[in-house]
Amino acid sequence: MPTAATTFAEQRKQERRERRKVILGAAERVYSRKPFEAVSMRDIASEAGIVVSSLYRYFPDQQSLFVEAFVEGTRKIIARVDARISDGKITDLTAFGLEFISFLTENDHYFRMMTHFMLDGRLSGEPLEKLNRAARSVLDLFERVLDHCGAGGNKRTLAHTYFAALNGILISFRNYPGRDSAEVRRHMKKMAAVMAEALEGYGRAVVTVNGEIES
Amino acid sequence: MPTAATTFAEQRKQERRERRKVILGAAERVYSRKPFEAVSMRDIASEAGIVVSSLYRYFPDQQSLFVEAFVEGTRKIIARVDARISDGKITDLTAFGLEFISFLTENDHYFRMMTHFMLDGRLSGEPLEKLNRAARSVLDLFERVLDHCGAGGNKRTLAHTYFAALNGILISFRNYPGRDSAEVRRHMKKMAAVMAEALEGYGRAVVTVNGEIES
DNA sequence: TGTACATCAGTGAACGCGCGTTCACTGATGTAC
DNA sequence: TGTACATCAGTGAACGCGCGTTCACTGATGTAC
Repeated sequence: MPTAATTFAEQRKQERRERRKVILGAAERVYSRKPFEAVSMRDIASEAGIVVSSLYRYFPDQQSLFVEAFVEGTRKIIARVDARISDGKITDLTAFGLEFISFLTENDHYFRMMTHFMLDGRLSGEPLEKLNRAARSVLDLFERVLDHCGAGGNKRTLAHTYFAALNGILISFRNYPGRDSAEVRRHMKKMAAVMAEALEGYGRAVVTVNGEIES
Repeated sequence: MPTAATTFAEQRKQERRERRKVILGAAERVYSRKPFEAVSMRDIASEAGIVVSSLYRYFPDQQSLFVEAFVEGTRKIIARVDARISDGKITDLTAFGLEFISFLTENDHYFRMMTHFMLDGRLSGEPLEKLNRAARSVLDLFERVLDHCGAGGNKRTLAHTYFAALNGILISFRNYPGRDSAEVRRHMKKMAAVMAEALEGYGRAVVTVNGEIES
């Protein structure tokens, strides 16, 4: 009897988790259609096929829902890059940069959410913690990639710099006036490649100099 | 008599322009206090010491006021960098990058406005034109600096890449969790320096290679 | 097998709020004759 | 010098709107005895 009860209760919890995922999926679809600040709880509810008050059965407030939808995105990009590394398709910084740019132009809403959180600074409490953990895991990904690609120099600094540079490319040129999206992507990838080569060259130079001095 | 009339009318117009500037100054102060999306017309009016409906005597709508406040910022940074160049205080990419980072961390609201416009894409009509002109003038500044610093390679691409990289540094690390603002600035400047040296190295390498092949 | 009770997903209406913008107005200043 | 008129900065109240969130509810499902 207690076993059966546990199973039933477990199933209920499982179903609840599934429904949360349905909501997060709906949220994601809405975010990919309109600017972050323009997305309302009513939009998400109606995309999920429920009424707005029902959302509050699953998320305490808007902020928590937003953050969770975004964290989902960081999980996806990390999984995707790790898969490409396992496949042997990412062996240098350039390939990695192109993958990063591709993911975030295909999933533009994640990028918009990320920049929103980077800019805003009004988050607090547990959602903020969650967000910081996600941010750290992305930076860890960059360090892992630098290791994998055998970059030299101060890896943490290089990881941060490359991360910043790629974000900068995305934000600075995504709405480049008078160019269609294919041109924009080509331009971005060009810059990402320049960035990667410049940093690889820099890493080697630093290693050489340090090598002579230190060992 | 017509001369006198013209003078009076001129004076009126002049005074009107002054009042517009007062409003823009007030707007700027409000922007520097709270996030872009949180700034309302009522906030700006009350900072300027007038009632909200009066704003509409000077600006047709919120968007136009926002854009004009931002364009003012681009003028300032261009003037500042040009002055430093004339002073001989900017002779390499690193010095320029540090100046750029300094200006935009000291005037954080301009940076937040810029990224907002880069992300949003809901602007249209004349305000959008105005904004694009301002963006172009900033990119022109970067090209001018690259020329001045004698960078090699494809100047337009390098200018875009450095611009993107500096923006990326600002947006990625401005809210770095668990660090105070002095540490954040040091970290940003470190990355800007890495970026600048990497790109200078890259520019030289490209020039050398091209030099051997082409001339 | 039947009955009383607990849980909980989902509903629909309502809350208070702040927003951008409009409009008819007042009053001061300058113009025309 | 005096009077009628035009201009225009600034006012204050109101407009309609959409927002996040709350709350009392219905109805289905499972539990206890």
